[in-house]
Amino acid sequence: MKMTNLELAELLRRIAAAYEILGENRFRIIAYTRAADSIEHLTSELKDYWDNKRLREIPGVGDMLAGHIDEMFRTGHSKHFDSVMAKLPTSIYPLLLVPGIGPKKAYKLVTVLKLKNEKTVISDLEHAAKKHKIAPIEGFGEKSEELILSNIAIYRKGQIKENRMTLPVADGIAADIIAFIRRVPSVKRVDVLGSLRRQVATIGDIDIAVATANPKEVIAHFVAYPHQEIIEEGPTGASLRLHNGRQVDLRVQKSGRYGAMLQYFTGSKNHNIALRSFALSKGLSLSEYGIKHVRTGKIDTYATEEAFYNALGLPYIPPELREDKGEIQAAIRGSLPKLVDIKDVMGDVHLHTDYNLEPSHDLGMDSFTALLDRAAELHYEYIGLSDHNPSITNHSEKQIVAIMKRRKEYYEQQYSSWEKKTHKRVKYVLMCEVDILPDGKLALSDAALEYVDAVIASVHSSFTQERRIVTKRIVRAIESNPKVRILGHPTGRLLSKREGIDADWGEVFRACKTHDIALEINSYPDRLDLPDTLVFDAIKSGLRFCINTDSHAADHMNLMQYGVSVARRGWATKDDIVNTLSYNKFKSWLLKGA
DNA sequence: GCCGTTTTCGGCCCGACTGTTTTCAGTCG
Repeated sequence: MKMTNLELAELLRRIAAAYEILGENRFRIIAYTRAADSIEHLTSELKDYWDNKRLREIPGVGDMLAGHIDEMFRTGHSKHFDSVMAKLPTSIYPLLLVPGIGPKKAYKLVTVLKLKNEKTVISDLEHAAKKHKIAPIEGFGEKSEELILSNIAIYRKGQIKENRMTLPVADGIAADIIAFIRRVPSVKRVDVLGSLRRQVATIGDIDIAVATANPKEVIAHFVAYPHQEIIEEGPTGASLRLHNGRQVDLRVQKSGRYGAMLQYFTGSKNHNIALRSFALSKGLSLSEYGIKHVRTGKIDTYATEEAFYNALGLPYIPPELREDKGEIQAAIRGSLPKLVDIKDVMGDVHLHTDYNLEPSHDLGMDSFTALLDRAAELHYEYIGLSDHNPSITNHSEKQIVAIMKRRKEYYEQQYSSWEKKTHKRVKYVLMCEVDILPDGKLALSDAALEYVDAVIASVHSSFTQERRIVTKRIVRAIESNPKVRILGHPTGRLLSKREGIDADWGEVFRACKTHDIALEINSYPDRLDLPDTLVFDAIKSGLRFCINTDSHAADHMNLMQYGVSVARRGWATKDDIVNTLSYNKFKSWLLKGA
């Protein structure tokens, strides 16, 4: 039976909700919810786990759930799931998507108001609220009735689009506000919190923490920042909606308690849950205020996060790792990875210049020498020229070979005059970003590839191919010429615009490992590709990465930090990244196939 | 129903907010 991860996660959430209504053991409910989260965030298809009899390896899936899921795949049903679902009307489930309505309220509303139609239940509820049929229900009242109406409106808005920001957009907004906040003399520290601090690929709201002895003054100043609406203003913080529609939350704390607050609001939620669970085993209870000794009730406070983690007997855990992917266990064992840092990066080898080789895709905007100058500013040892291949539809094979030959000569000449003129020391490698055609062939012949040192092979078309086909396609491209050294933006995703390809990543990774191919971590903020979760998986497969900016202008070269963040979120160390190598070592790795 | 610094049994995160309630239940992050 075909069943996606999302579908099964949704089913498990429904079972959890049903259990809640039925008064099941609350830990069983938590277990189902946990399993749902875990399955939703898997980077491989559940079916692959099932095929390989590895369901039990999924965190949160034990013998019991693995049995039910197995039954689903074999027969299309699970007797157990069906029997639970049969006990309750299906019209409760859509209501759970409305903010403020959980399982208990949904059940009460559905039964008392006799809302039976799953398809229309939200409109039916809205109708009932307007007719004041909700206020009289036990446990509800006037306010609940109004709240339901406004929350249905919010739900409908949310349905239209989930509008998240890329990292530089969020960084820009945060930087401006932070500069504004710093004007208050009593401000001791300012940090971003939440997903922005953890450098998640897309950001919803912006959260900011301030340490100060004078919270009142800081909050009063903050709400004077240009805004559309003050959503909330209280003694410990405030929330604004900006003119661009973005929400910004401020949290204020005294310096002595700042560490616990920073830790708490950086999250992730799952990291905090796991951390509190660990703390409890030591008789300690964690909160945003500090660490409480359960036996005595005494609360210790912490000025820094380091001190907070150390008090639990753990080393500092970098924010990028706080996703409950085993970082606490690693911290306990003392085996946290020493994450790669932007300063480790020695070169950027996916750059497009304005040299017109009549390419298949867009040219860069700046010259080779402009990129060399920028590389020198960034203290790189080397760059890689990776223009798109010449268009294959507009040229003959002979023309393409001639173009590639001319290109090589052009860059050689440009480089030598730049070097003489500036005496700067940046080296370059001559590469090419070559399309992986729908059948897995490269868009450049072996003859044309004589004129490059190495190839970044990338998918730029046919993104919706079936998994088996697209997997074979990539493997074929990797094996087609030994000059292929890097797999460019492997999934092809564009954040909030296009899903990536649906490949069997395990198989792609095996092929990359066999041929010592590096996976690109593309730093361009709309891509961030390979995604961090796949970086994490690929490292386990023993792969290495090349962090590139895919710059089409010199300014884009400054986006390297975002690719480094992806690498860090995937637990990458310096040794996992090929472009942390010195020029000589990098080049000898790159030229292995030449 | 899951899972393990030691635990294969006995635990399982914490606090805020809201609205309905006279001490709490439900929901959320």
